[in-house]
Amino acid sequence: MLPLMGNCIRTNLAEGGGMTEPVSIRFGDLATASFLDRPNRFIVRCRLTETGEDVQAHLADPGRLKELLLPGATLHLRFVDDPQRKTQWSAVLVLAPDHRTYVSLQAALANRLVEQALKAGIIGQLANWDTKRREYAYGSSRWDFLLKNSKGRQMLLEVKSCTLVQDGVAMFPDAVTERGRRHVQELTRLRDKSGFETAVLFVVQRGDGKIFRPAVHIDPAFAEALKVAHHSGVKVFVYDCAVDPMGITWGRELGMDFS
DNA sequence: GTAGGTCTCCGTTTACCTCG
DNA sequence: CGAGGTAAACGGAGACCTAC
Repeated sequence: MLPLMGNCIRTNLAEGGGMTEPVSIRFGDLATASFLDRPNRFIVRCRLTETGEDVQAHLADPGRLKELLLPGATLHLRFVDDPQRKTQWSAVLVLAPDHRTYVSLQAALANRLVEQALKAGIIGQLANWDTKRREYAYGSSRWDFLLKNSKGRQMLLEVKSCTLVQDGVAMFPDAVTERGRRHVQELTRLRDKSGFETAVLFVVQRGDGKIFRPAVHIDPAFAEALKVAHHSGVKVFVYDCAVDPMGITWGRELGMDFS
Protein backbone atom coordinates (compact mmCIF):
# COMPACT_ATOMS: atom_id res chain seq x y z
CA MET A 1 0.00 0.00 0.00
CA LEU A 2 1.45 3.27 -1.04
CA PRO A 3 0.59 6.73 -2.09
CA LEU A 4 -1.43 5.04 -4.81
CA MET A 5 -3.99 4.37 -2.13
CA GLY A 6 -6.00 7.23 -3.51
CA ASN A 7 -6.31 5.29 -6.74
CA CYS A 8 -8.58 2.89 -4.98
CA ILE A 9 -11.14 5.62 -5.27
CA ARG A 10 -11.80 6.01 -8.93
CA THR A 11 -15.00 6.16 -10.77
CA ASN A 12 -15.70 3.32 -13.11
CA LEU A 13 -17.68 5.69 -15.26
CA ALA A 14 -16.82 5.13 -18.90
CA GLU A 15 -14.92 7.91 -20.61
CA GLY A 16 -17.37 10.25 -22.24
CA GLY A 17 -20.06 9.55 -19.70
CA GLY A 18 -22.26 6.77 -20.98
CA MET A 19 -25.80 7.05 -19.68
CA THR A 20 -25.99 3.37 -18.87
CA GLU A 21 -22.80 3.09 -16.85
CA PRO A 22 -23.52 3.56 -13.16
CA VAL A 23 -21.80 6.46 -11.43
CA SER A 24 -19.88 4.88 -8.60
CA ILE A 25 -16.74 5.03 -6.53
CA ARG A 26 -14.97 1.89 -5.36
CA PHE A 27 -13.44 1.68 -1.93
CA GLY A 28 -10.71 -0.90 -2.44
CA ASP A 29 -9.69 -3.19 0.39
CA LEU A 30 -11.21 -2.32 3.74
CA ALA A 31 -10.69 -3.73 7.21
CA THR A 32 -13.48 -4.05 9.74
CA ALA A 33 -13.28 -2.67 13.24
CA SER A 34 -15.44 -2.01 16.24
CA PHE A 35 -16.07 1.61 17.24
CA LEU A 36 -14.78 2.62 20.68
CA ASP A 37 -15.02 6.39 20.91
CA ARG A 38 -14.47 9.70 19.15
CA PRO A 39 -11.94 11.81 21.05
CA ASN A 40 -12.47 14.69 18.64
CA ARG A 41 -14.41 15.31 15.49
CA PHE A 42 -11.55 14.16 13.25
CA ILE A 43 -10.63 10.95 15.02
CA VAL A 44 -12.35 7.70 15.89
CA ARG A 45 -10.72 5.08 18.05
CA CYS A 46 -11.64 1.52 17.19
CA ARG A 47 -10.57 -2.09 17.56
CA LEU A 48 -9.54 -4.00 14.45
CA THR A 49 -11.57 -7.18 14.06
CA GLU A 50 -8.71 -9.20 12.64
CA THR A 51 -5.96 -8.42 15.12
CA GLY A 52 -7.76 -6.96 18.11
CA GLU A 53 -5.43 -4.00 17.89
CA ASP A 54 -6.77 -0.58 18.94
CA VAL A 55 -6.14 2.06 16.29
CA GLN A 56 -7.08 5.63 15.49
CA ALA A 57 -8.71 6.46 12.18
CA HIS A 58 -9.29 9.77 10.50
CA LEU A 59 -12.98 10.66 10.19
CA ALA A 60 -13.80 12.87 7.22
CA ASP A 61 -17.38 13.60 8.20
CA PRO A 62 -17.76 16.56 10.53
CA GLY A 63 -21.36 15.78 11.38
CA ARG A 64 -22.43 14.66 14.82
CA LEU A 65 -23.26 11.10 13.68
CA LYS A 66 -24.55 10.22 17.13
CA GLU A 67 -27.16 7.86 15.73
CA LEU A 68 -24.41 5.89 13.98
CA LEU A 69 -21.23 6.06 16.07
CA LEU A 70 -22.52 3.93 18.89
CA PRO A 71 -20.09 1.88 20.98
CA GLY A 72 -19.46 -1.44 19.26
CA ALA A 73 -20.71 -0.23 15.86
CA THR A 74 -18.98 -1.91 12.92
CA LEU A 75 -16.67 0.38 10.98
CA HIS A 76 -14.88 -0.27 7.71
CA LEU A 77 -11.45 1.34 7.50
CA ARG A 78 -8.94 1.95 4.73
CA PHE A 79 -5.25 1.56 5.51
CA VAL A 80 -3.23 4.58 4.37
CA ASP A 81 0.55 4.37 4.54
CA ASP A 82 1.50 8.04 4.47
CA PRO A 83 4.20 9.27 6.86
CA GLN A 84 2.72 12.77 6.70
CA ARG A 85 -0.45 11.55 8.40
CA LYS A 86 -0.99 11.09 12.09
CA THR A 87 -3.36 8.21 11.52
CA GLN A 88 -2.77 5.13 9.40
CA TRP A 89 -6.45 4.49 8.85
CA SER A 90 -9.38 6.37 7.37
CA ALA A 91 -12.97 5.62 8.32
CA VAL A 92 -14.96 4.78 5.20
CA LEU A 93 -18.23 3.19 6.30
CA VAL A 94 -20.28 2.48 9.36
CA LEU A 95 -22.92 -0.22 9.63
CA ALA A 96 -26.14 1.32 10.96
CA PRO A 97 -27.80 -0.09 14.10
CA ASP A 98 -30.13 -2.15 11.89
CA HIS A 99 -27.02 -4.20 10.95
CA ARG A 100 -28.03 -4.05 7.29
CA THR A 101 -27.52 -0.50 6.11
CA TYR A 102 -24.06 0.75 5.25
CA VAL A 103 -23.53 4.48 5.62
CA SER A 104 -20.67 6.40 4.05
CA LEU A 105 -18.49 8.38 6.45
CA GLN A 106 -16.72 10.44 3.78
CA ALA A 107 -18.73 13.61 3.32
CA ALA A 108 -16.60 14.67 0.35
CA LEU A 109 -17.78 11.68 -1.67
CA ALA A 110 -21.07 13.51 -2.16
CA ASN A 111 -19.35 16.18 -4.22
CA ARG A 112 -17.36 13.66 -6.22
CA LEU A 113 -20.46 11.65 -7.02
CA VAL A 114 -22.29 14.80 -8.04
CA GLU A 115 -19.46 15.79 -10.35
CA GLN A 116 -19.61 12.40 -12.06
CA ALA A 117 -23.39 12.37 -12.15
CA LEU A 118 -23.45 15.81 -13.78
CA LYS A 119 -20.95 14.65 -16.37
CA ALA A 120 -23.01 11.54 -17.03
CA GLY A 121 -26.19 13.59 -17.34
CA ILE A 122 -28.12 11.37 -14.95
CA ILE A 123 -29.49 14.10 -12.70
CA GLY A 124 -32.77 14.69 -14.51
CA GLN A 125 -33.33 18.36 -13.75
CA LEU A 126 -29.68 19.17 -14.39
CA ALA A 127 -29.24 17.11 -17.53
CA ASN A 128 -28.54 20.18 -19.67
CA TRP A 129 -26.07 21.75 -17.28
CA ASP A 130 -22.29 21.38 -17.32
CA THR A 131 -19.77 22.06 -14.59
CA LYS A 132 -17.94 25.32 -15.18
CA ARG A 133 -16.11 25.67 -11.84
CA ARG A 134 -15.70 23.88 -8.55
CA GLU A 135 -15.57 25.77 -5.26
CA TYR A 136 -16.77 28.96 -6.89
CA ALA A 137 -16.57 32.02 -4.66
CA TYR A 138 -19.50 34.39 -5.09
CA GLY A 139 -21.23 36.64 -2.61
CA SER A 140 -20.07 35.77 0.87
CA SER A 141 -19.78 32.02 0.34
CA ARG A 142 -18.02 29.43 -1.71
CA TRP A 143 -20.35 27.25 -3.73
CA ASP A 144 -19.62 23.67 -4.59
CA PHE A 145 -20.42 24.00 -8.29
CA LEU A 146 -20.92 26.74 -10.83
CA LEU A 147 -22.90 25.23 -13.71
CA LYS A 148 -23.73 26.59 -17.11
CA ASN A 149 -26.23 25.50 -19.72
CA SER A 150 -26.34 25.83 -23.50
CA LYS A 151 -28.26 29.11 -23.26
CA GLY A 152 -25.48 30.67 -21.23
CA ARG A 153 -27.41 30.62 -17.98
CA GLN A 154 -25.41 29.97 -14.84
CA MET A 155 -26.36 28.11 -11.68
CA LEU A 156 -24.87 28.04 -8.21
CA LEU A 157 -25.20 24.53 -6.82
CA GLU A 158 -24.58 23.64 -3.20
CA VAL A 159 -24.21 19.97 -2.29
CA LYS A 160 -25.09 18.70 1.18
CA SER A 161 -24.18 15.25 2.40
CA CYS A 162 -26.91 13.56 4.40
CA THR A 163 -26.37 10.51 6.61
CA LEU A 164 -29.38 10.60 8.96
CA VAL A 165 -32.33 8.32 8.17
CA GLN A 166 -35.04 7.35 10.64
CA ASP A 167 -37.94 5.08 9.72
CA GLY A 168 -37.24 5.58 6.04
CA VAL A 169 -37.14 9.36 6.31
CA ALA A 170 -33.86 10.96 5.26
CA MET A 171 -33.23 14.12 7.20
CA PHE A 172 -30.82 17.04 7.17
CA PRO A 173 -29.11 18.30 9.20
CA ASP A 174 -28.10 15.90 11.98
CA ALA A 175 -27.02 18.85 14.15
CA VAL A 176 -27.78 22.57 14.14
CA THR A 177 -26.00 24.11 11.18
CA GLU A 178 -25.86 27.87 11.20
CA ARG A 179 -23.60 27.80 8.21
CA GLY A 180 -26.00 25.59 6.29
CA ARG A 181 -28.83 27.96 7.05
CA ARG A 182 -26.81 30.95 5.85
CA HIS A 183 -26.01 29.06 2.66
CA VAL A 184 -29.64 28.38 1.93
CA GLN A 185 -30.70 31.93 2.76
CA GLU A 186 -28.00 33.34 0.54
CA LEU A 187 -29.06 31.08 -2.33
CA THR A 188 -32.57 32.48 -1.92
CA ARG A 189 -31.23 36.05 -2.01
CA LEU A 190 -28.91 35.46 -4.93
CA ARG A 191 -31.65 33.90 -6.98
CA ASP A 192 -33.60 37.14 -6.71
CA LYS A 193 -30.75 39.51 -7.32
CA SER A 194 -27.84 37.98 -9.12
CA GLY A 195 -29.32 36.43 -12.23
CA PHE A 196 -27.95 33.05 -11.21
CA GLU A 197 -30.17 30.07 -10.89
CA THR A 198 -29.54 28.46 -7.53
CA ALA A 199 -29.94 24.92 -6.26
CA VAL A 200 -29.33 22.67 -3.28
CA LEU A 201 -28.66 18.99 -3.86
CA PHE A 202 -28.85 16.62 -0.91
CA VAL A 203 -26.91 13.40 -1.40
CA VAL A 204 -28.12 10.71 1.00
CA GLN A 205 -25.09 8.48 1.41
CA ARG A 206 -27.08 5.36 2.26
CA GLY A 207 -29.83 3.33 0.65
CA ASP A 208 -32.65 3.11 3.17
CA GLY A 209 -34.32 6.49 2.71
CA LYS A 210 -37.74 6.62 1.03
CA ILE A 211 -38.44 10.34 1.34
CA PHE A 212 -36.58 13.47 2.42
CA ARG A 213 -37.62 15.94 5.07
CA PRO A 214 -35.70 18.82 6.63
CA ALA A 215 -34.98 17.92 10.27
CA VAL A 216 -37.34 20.41 11.92
CA HIS A 217 -36.85 18.81 15.33
CA ILE A 218 -33.08 19.26 15.10
CA ASP A 219 -32.69 22.65 13.40
CA PRO A 220 -36.00 24.50 12.92
CA ALA A 221 -34.24 27.58 11.54
CA PHE A 222 -32.56 25.57 8.81
CA ALA A 223 -35.79 23.75 8.01
CA GLU A 224 -37.65 27.04 7.67
CA ALA A 225 -34.91 28.54 5.52
CA LEU A 226 -35.00 25.54 3.21
CA LYS A 227 -38.78 25.73 2.92
CA VAL A 228 -38.61 29.41 2.07
CA ALA A 229 -35.85 28.74 -0.45
CA HIS A 230 -37.87 26.00 -2.09
CA HIS A 231 -40.95 28.21 -2.38
CA SER A 232 -38.82 31.06 -3.70
CA GLY A 233 -37.60 29.03 -6.65
CA VAL A 234 -34.33 27.67 -5.37
CA LYS A 235 -34.21 24.21 -6.86
CA VAL A 236 -33.99 21.45 -4.28
CA PHE A 237 -33.10 17.89 -5.26
CA VAL A 238 -32.47 14.77 -3.23
CA TYR A 239 -30.73 11.62 -4.46
CA ASP A 240 -29.72 8.57 -2.51
CA CYS A 241 -26.89 6.08 -2.98
CA ALA A 242 -26.40 2.34 -2.87
CA VAL A 243 -23.62 1.69 -0.36
CA ASP A 244 -21.81 -1.54 0.46
CA PRO A 245 -18.24 -2.47 1.39
CA MET A 246 -17.32 -2.55 -2.29
CA GLY A 247 -18.27 1.03 -3.05
CA ILE A 248 -20.91 3.71 -3.36
CA THR A 249 -23.18 4.13 -6.36
CA TRP A 250 -25.39 7.05 -7.34
CA GLY A 251 -28.99 6.07 -6.73
CA ARG A 252 -32.56 7.25 -7.12
CA GLU A 253 -34.20 10.61 -6.69
CA LEU A 254 -36.16 10.86 -3.45
CA GLY A 255 -39.36 12.81 -2.97
CA MET A 256 -39.49 15.66 -0.46
CA ASP A 257 -41.92 16.63 2.24
CA PHE A 258 -41.91 20.23 3.41
CA SER A 259 -45.21 20.10 5.29
C1' DG B 1 3.89 25.95 -24.71
C1' DT B 2 2.63 22.41 -21.77
C1' DA B 3 2.53 18.59 -18.79
C1' DG B 4 3.27 17.54 -14.42
C1' DG B 5 4.56 18.42 -9.75
C1' DT B 6 4.22 21.36 -5.53
C1' DC B 7 2.35 24.77 -2.50
C1' DT B 8 -1.27 27.40 -0.35
C1' DC B 9 -5.50 28.18 1.09
C1' DC B 10 -9.98 26.88 2.45
C1' DG B 11 -13.54 24.13 4.48
C1' DT B 12 -15.21 21.30 8.15
C1' DT B 13 -17.34 21.08 14.05
C1' DT B 14 -16.37 21.04 18.49
C1' DA B 15 -14.12 21.49 22.78
C1' DC B 16 -11.36 24.07 25.18
C1' DC B 17 -8.72 28.09 26.21
C1' DT B 18 -8.12 33.05 26.93
C1' DC B 19 -9.41 37.42 27.73
C1' DG B 20 -12.27 41.09 29.06
C1' DC C 1 -19.19 34.13 33.17
C1' DG C 2 -19.76 34.77 28.42
C1' DA C 3 -17.80 35.96 23.99
C1' DG C 4 -14.42 35.15 20.93
C1' DG C 5 -10.43 32.69 19.24
C1' DT C 6 -8.05 28.53 18.16
C1' DA C 7 -6.58 23.96 17.19
C1' DA C 8 -7.62 19.39 15.88
C1' DA C 9 -6.46 15.90 10.55
C1' DC C 10 -7.18 15.72 6.06
C1' DG C 11 -8.68 16.44 1.12
C1' DG C 12 -9.34 19.16 -2.81
C1' DA C 13 -9.03 23.12 -6.02
C1' DG C 14 -6.44 26.13 -8.14
C1' DA C 15 -2.41 28.93 -8.36
C1' DC C 16 2.18 28.68 -9.01
C1' DC C 17 6.51 26.74 -10.46
C1' DT C 18 9.67 23.81 -13.18
C1' DA C 19 11.61 21.17 -16.69
C1' DC C 20 11.44 19.80 -20.98
